[in-house]
Amino acid sequence: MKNPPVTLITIAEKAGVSVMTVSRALNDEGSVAAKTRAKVRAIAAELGYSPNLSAKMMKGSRTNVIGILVNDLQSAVINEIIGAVSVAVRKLEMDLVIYNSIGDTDNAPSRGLGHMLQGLCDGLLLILPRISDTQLRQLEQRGLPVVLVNYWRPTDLPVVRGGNSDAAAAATRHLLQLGHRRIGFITGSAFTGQSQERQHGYESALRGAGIEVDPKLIAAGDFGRRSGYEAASALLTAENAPTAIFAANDEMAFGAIDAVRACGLRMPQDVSVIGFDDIPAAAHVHPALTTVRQPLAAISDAAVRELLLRIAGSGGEQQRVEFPSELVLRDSTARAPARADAAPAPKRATAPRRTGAAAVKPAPMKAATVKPATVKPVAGAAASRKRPAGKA
Amino acid sequence: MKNPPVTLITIAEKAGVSVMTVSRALNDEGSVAAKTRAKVRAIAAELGYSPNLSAKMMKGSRTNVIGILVNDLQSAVINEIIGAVSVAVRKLEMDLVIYNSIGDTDNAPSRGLGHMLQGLCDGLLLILPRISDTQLRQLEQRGLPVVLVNYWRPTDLPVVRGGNSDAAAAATRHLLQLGHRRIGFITGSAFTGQSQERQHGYESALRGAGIEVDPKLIAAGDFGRRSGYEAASALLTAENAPTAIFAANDEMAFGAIDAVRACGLRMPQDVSVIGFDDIPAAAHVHPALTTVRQPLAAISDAAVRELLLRIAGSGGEQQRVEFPSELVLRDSTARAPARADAAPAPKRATAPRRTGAAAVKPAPMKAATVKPATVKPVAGAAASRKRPAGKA
DNA sequence: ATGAAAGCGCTAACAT
DNA sequence: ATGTTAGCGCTTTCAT
Repeated sequence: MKNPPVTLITIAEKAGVSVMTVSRALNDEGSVAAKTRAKVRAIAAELGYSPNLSAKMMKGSRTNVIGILVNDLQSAVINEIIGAVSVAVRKLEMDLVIYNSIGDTDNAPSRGLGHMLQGLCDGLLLILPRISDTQLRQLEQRGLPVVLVNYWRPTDLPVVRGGNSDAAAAATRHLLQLGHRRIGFITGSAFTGQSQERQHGYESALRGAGIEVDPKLIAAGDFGRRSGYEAASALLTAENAPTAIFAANDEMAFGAIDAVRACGLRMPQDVSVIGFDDIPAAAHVHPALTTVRQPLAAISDAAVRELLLRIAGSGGEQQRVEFPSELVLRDSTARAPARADAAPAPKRATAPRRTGAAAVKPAPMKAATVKPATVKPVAGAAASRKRPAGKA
Repeated sequence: MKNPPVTLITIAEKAGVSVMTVSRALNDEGSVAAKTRAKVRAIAAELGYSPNLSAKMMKGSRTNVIGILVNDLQSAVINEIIGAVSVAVRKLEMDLVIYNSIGDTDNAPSRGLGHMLQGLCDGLLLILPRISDTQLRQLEQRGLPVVLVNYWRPTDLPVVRGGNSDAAAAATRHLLQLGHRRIGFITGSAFTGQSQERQHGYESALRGAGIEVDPKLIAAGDFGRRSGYEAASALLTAENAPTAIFAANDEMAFGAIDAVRACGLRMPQDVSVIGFDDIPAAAHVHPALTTVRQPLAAISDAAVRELLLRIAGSGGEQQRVEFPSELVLRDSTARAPARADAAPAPKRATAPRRTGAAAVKPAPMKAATVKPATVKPVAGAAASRKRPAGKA
């Protein structure tokens, strides 16, 4: 069962040449007689040889492996980015290794980050890193080429990212144009700085429209669906509830939608909801989610390109690459109800519904795997709504 | 910027001891004076030392890294499994490296699989491997410990998996009990053998009920949402269309639901849909998807445990570990319409709808990112349906 | 309790 | 075109 591993030596002996010749033959380097090369390759194939990556790396030669470091493989955006990076890396005939460091913190210096750093790959892509400043500083000191993706906090490391603030402002303006005046915002966690940027866009759009930012309309979430549900529930059941909710990401927007329904409100007639990221589910949900899309493919391509530059040693001059995001209009946003803070007249001939402020108190969302035991009926919603989807 | 990497030597010099002492101090092995150990560790921490994994591996010592090989990081089930494995691995204080080998085929012997094999990790978990028999055989010959997860085709490698056939039969019987007689099945791709197993359960349940298997009711998909849409569209627009559709996984079930709606049919009143896997989205969709759940945590724990056994050298006797899956009843299945193959009378007072066979021909599903440009209204669906969710 | 030597599989640099 | 030497960072083995 456990054959002795096939090494260059094995092949060299069998082929009657030196190890070096085998190495050259297999790597297409130096000059090797065509015949020798063929022979060596044949034997290698026959023996099922595969090079020992570790040994390669020890020699400091390139391994053609790019590492990705993530903290959360369950996150839809992160997976989208990984997918896009996959494609970009594959184009370059390189390999991709993903390193999942959920929950890693400073107290584990020899684990987590450290491992990949020196050992495994030519360079490292940090996707939405929930990384401590200490760790970030360690990275900066090390030689391993690193590029951060969608990171917004201050750092000297190279960063490639999609637009946040401007697009969030555009999303907010979209709601304003629909007549919404009380617009709630659900923040995400603070690690990457993206939530702050998005919130900044939200606030500046409001100010631009002469509307004061009401702290009561800003609820804290953590980018998870459940937190979106809870934050939205709080917003919707408070006095003077918002008629629109802007969640800092799509997953929280989904949670917010759940909350809207749990409150007995209709989406989008009573409450508009808008997300951020445009994960695939956003288009598939009913009604489809209006959200902000980042050009993930472009971001990923650029990130890989930047990383390669650094691996090649040409310390790319450009330390910040940014791609604008765009608003994607779908069906979760609609005109604000006639009077935001009173029970509005139903705009279409549908069953009468409670709406606006002081909605039905929703039950706390069930844990982890939510099986909606008793689905709150959402009858007659979205009766005949149509809108051409597309860019803003 | 590019500091010389911190090695044992660096630390040894600074501490005024030999490299070996440093190694021992850092690894808690052999005997080292408490004072020396403390000193060495302090210096290591100060310098931000992290061990060079490659060098460790070259010495054949364990690295405490477990590798995962997947072919598709976009797949929701795979991500669920990865998540569960993450947890299991973390419990053991080990690290996890994910290797994405999308599209790897036999023609790339030195790439893909080969890389991880000898170099990077102590053992390898193959999740839903879309792997060729050749590659599988290569693995068997190599020494690297390997465990397959959710693989159903013949192999001598150890396998840990969740039940398919029995649970699929249970799902089918559920539909039969609801009065469905014409039940469509959408297959997945054949790589892992799971689709075949599920289909087998479907067929045996039908036969058990004295119903002949109609090949026209079996449509080919590839586990992707889009293929589910297309397969379901074909089924629903054919003569003598099914009143229920069982998709070999949840993502195809979602596609099937899209198709049901695109046909102007109601779900579940006109057509019941049932999936397999119970990915998180299944519970969040409206109406929530009836599906089959595999005990992913148990599977992952067992897989990691088996792998560790093999890494430790004690070639676990048990080559097959299997966990039963269970039916999860939600809201996408309902009693069959009164007469399956005629236009049924609407069961509730809703807008008149075409239903049953010869439904509206749906448009082909839009590519990749589906933005439903013109959402087919699905008014009044699921008017006041309630059912306690839970296990069968 | 500590150190010195050897070597893991590979490749860059220098022979031949 | 091919071979030889040396050494990457670490640990195992055998001293001390």
